[in-house]
Amino acid sequence: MAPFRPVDASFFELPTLELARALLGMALVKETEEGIAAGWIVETEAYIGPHDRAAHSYGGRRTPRTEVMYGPPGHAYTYLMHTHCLMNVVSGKPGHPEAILIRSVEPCAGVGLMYKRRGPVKKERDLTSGPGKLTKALGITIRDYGRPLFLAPLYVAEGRPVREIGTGPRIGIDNAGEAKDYPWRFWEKGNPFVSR
DNA sequence: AAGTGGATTGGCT
DNA sequence: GCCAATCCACTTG
Repeated sequence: MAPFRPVDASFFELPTLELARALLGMALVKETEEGIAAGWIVETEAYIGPHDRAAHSYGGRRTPRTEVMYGPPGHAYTYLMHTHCLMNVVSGKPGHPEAILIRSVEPCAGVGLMYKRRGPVKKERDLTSGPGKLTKALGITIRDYGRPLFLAPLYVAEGRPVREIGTGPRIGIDNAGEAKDYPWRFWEKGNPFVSR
């Protein structure tokens, strides 16, 4: 039996702030030759188009890096941050460069593989409690750029219920002017894998 | 062609 | 708490 089945492409057609909440509790799955690894999404951040100073698409910036944000929703926007790869879910209608950063997940399959990829960690919590950590644990890389998230090998799948959702400002964008205070970060309250 | 600065992490003080 | 790691997109000349 297949433990995970990808969502339909239409799942991603929600408005970005709604999709950012809807993604909580869903499974993020990556299949590789090493095996399958997956986590329940427990923390997201929305980045909304040309008027969001914290977004890479701020001001309508359109470059090879941001190009995927201008396409249809439900594709992967991966990019490098210092020594790490971060992953977003493209959202919004074509022409609207919006995306949702996956900030943390709770391991739900392939935990052994995650330990192998992450190297020594003090606690299980350290496996996936941050945007750079979870991509390494799941084996998500810059080569996943542009991939549809409703088909193997990288996809969102039906998840489990979320009791209560917390809301607050996004992390690491202190230089984004007034946008730094927008309450566009969402997390599952009480979940220990939330980055902070 | 060279300089600047990150949507981060982990190790050390 | 501070800071190096390490790379590349983007800006400026």
